[in-house]
Amino acid sequence: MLNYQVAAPAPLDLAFQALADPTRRVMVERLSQGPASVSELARPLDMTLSAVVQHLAVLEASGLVRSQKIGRVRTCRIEPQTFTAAERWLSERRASWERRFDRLGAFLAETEAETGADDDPATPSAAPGVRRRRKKT
Amino acid sequence: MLNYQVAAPAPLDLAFQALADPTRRVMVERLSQGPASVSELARPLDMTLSAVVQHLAVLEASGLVRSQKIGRVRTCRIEPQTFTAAERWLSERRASWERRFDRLGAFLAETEAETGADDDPATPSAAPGVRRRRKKT
DNA sequence: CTGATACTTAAGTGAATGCTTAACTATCAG
DNA sequence: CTGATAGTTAAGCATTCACTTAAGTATCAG
Repeated sequence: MLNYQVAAPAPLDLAFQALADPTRRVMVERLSQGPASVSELARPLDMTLSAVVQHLAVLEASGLVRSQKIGRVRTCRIEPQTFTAAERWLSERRASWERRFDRLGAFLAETEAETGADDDPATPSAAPGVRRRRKKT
Repeated sequence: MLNYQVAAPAPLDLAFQALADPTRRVMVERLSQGPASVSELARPLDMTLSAVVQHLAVLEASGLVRSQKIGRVRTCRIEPQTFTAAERWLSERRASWERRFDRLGAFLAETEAETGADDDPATPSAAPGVRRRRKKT
């Protein structure tokens, strides 16, 4: 069970990072309505073509967008898979706390009927503090 | 219909930016299982408490996490709303291209029956190139 | 009061970002 | 061939980021 975390950029890092920029989200919004060329993506944006190309590079590196060049025109389109990965991460977290709320709800409903308190399922375990230092000796 | 885009950081910028960091995602994963103190969040992380507090500040600024201090312990918990906003943005984009695929599917099914070709609904409109320069004269 | 615990805050640093300008390389139209 | 179009690539630069160390400030236990 190796995780990235050290030195290698996890796919989700790149995806969320790419989506964090408003310019790039505008580009993704445009592409979600259908493929577009680079200059088409650039049209509504208040910056040089060069900057747009750099944003595109970020989107491609993240896997959210794919492109191919035909003649002198590069056509870009959305790559659904990476997109879905980001969506899934979010919904999994939500599932996690919603499960917890359900349990809490059940607990409250139970103690409402017969007042015999147990252990609060939403309370953190509160452990002693041990500090770490980074690898650097 | 004013949008952020200029000078002010849109809520989604902050949310996606916050989620782009693996350390912060670990923190969010922990919190999605229930509230936790700062040192509890720091325990599995290979960095100083100080750094964790700074990550927490980013998460709070993004609205993904909320915290309150009782005595000397700060308890952190997930704030579902902002989370949902990010999820919604993603699913709306997906809805957009899925609608397009449906139309394409319908179009193909139609031309399969009676071969009378029209205009490809997935093809970009290809307009002339006009370059902008940033505000700076 | 005294010492640990649980953060807080400030300053500094190297690397990553989001641009710009400038100079270039392929198409494609005539 | 010639000029416009579409994109590419390389510097350079101001900011922001993700840390670190260092020096606090409130609790709380004894």
